[in-house]
Amino acid sequence: MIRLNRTTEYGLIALWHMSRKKSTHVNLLTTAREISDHYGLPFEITAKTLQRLKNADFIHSSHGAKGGYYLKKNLKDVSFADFLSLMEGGQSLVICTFPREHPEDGSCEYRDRCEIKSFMSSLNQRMVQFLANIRLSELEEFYSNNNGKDLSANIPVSLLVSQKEALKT
Amino acid sequence: MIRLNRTTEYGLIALWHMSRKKSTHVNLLTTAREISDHYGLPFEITAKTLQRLKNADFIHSSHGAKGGYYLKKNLKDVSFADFLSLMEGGQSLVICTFPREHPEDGSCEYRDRCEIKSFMSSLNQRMVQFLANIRLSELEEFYSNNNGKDLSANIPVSLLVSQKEALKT
DNA sequence: AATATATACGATAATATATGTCGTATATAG
DNA sequence: CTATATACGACATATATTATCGTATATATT
Repeated sequence: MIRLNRTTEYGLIALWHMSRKKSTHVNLLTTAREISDHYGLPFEITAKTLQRLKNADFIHSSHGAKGGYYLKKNLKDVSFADFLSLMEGGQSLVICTFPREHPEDGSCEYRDRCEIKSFMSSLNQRMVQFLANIRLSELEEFYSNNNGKDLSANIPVSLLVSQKEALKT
Repeated sequence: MIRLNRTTEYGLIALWHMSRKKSTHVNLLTTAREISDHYGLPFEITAKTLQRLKNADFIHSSHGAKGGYYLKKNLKDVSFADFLSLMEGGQSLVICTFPREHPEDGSCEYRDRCEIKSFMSSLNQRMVQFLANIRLSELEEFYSNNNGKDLSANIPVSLLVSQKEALKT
């Protein structure tokens, strides 16, 4: 079954969280602990997911006490294909449609005699296009799902620091 | 990464094989051994894949010596979504988009606090639509890939039986 | 300086899924 | 009666995902 990895879901939840927070014009920093607590996600994986998003320049990080993350990229500029490539690797329905990761021609043991390569290539191309046409900014259309919950509810007062202040360091 | 199962690939290859054979108007029966030999696929899995296609009424089977399979359904009537549902189960990017397999509301442990459910639901719906718009008859557009290879090359003469004859039983 | 908090990240363990194999039963042609 | 082929459950292996652990580094506060 075509199913996303959990880390991909965690990443989307984290982006949703930070994006919504940004939209409130209360530009607070978000910590890994805040997200894992708020949504009940495993802390370690949430932290690593955020580090991954940071390395891809989706978010900005600041170290130490009162450190944390905030959304850096405009989600309008990120396609779901981009995001998936970051979280799970590039889209490739079958081994032979991903030459970059498998430069050797013989990566698929059936390649020589396979006769559906062209079909698969065409199909894969269209799927990538489909995913590339979806912007992560679509997440913003679903802010209403929050049902009025206050995202800052379980944030300790000590963390109420603006991005401007965080940027000083 | 969004990747198809091997059994799905085997199934596509098998359908391609039988469809192309049918198109030559030499309505031969195809055995599991013929396909596994011709494409170098593992016999047992190929056989099970064909049994699965048979149970879903995609192909017809006849038992015993000179037995085998032939394509029954018109591939124009089968969407890639249908085929995937058969081979890998229905499309569901995340747990909560597949209520039929998970009727209990709490199947996803994060469901209660998750706030991207609507986004995921929308995304999943569009993906299913995308897959439903693809017909398996597209395989036929790629018959030329065969590069002139003769599909009956490695079929023993004893198997040169027409469908009509196979239907007698 | 010492402490608490937070990111960074490699290594490894636990779990789940996918893939492949084996054994046996049944059907049919010759 | 034998060879061939489908049918299918049970099991073994391999791979990938998911989670955890340990340690290092950075920074604000006291």
